[in-house]
Amino acid sequence: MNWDKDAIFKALSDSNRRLILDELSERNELTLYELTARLIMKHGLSISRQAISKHISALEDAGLVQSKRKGKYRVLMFNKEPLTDLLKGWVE
Amino acid sequence: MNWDKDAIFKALSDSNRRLILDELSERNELTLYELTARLIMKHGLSISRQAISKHISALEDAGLVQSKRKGKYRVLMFNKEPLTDLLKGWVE
DNA sequence: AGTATATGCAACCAATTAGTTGCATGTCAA
DNA sequence: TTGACATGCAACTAATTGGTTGCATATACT
Repeated sequence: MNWDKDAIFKALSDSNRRLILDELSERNELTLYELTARLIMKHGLSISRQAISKHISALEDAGLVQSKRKGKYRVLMFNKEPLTDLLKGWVE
Repeated sequence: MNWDKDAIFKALSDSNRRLILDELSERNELTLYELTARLIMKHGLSISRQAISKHISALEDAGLVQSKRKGKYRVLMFNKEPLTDLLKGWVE
């Protein structure tokens, strides 16, 4: 796979998106609603579902989040692949 | 040192800043003018010295660039330290 | 069928940001 | 000390972006 470094770094540049990755990394396969609930409850974020949905789009464009449809739900999964070799050239 | 992840990721989210890191990584201790020249000549960038100066500020805030005064010059150096453990928690 | 739930999409807004231009400061060298 | 060179700083602009609100679509359940 040929990852788009720019999309990856841009996706990682927002703290809310990094928080989303933290959540998905710890507890894989969340729906948008579950994720929203966790971000608001657990992390005290005040943000709408739609805003989080846009963050997910950015993360998907970067390949950092993948999703599959499960009936009425869409479960989100963290994909660490784009992160390997991301810093190559600067650190070993 | 306690690095500011947000500053680091934000600094890395711009392709011109990443290019600056590439240049400084390959050829350490450049002045602002030398760096500007290389970015324009070697990489075909069309950007002003002042714009690059602002990028340097962002990189310095993130700890990724350090500088020391040498008379009338200010030489820039790449500092990879903030990059270690940057992706910790997501990849090993 | 009809309602509730989960998500998708688009227009809009305020704040941030990458860039510019113009001018000021500081240091070396003749 | 005067001129040339390297950098610093501030105001302004256009584009991007994180967020919102409102409405549309899709699937499940009774």
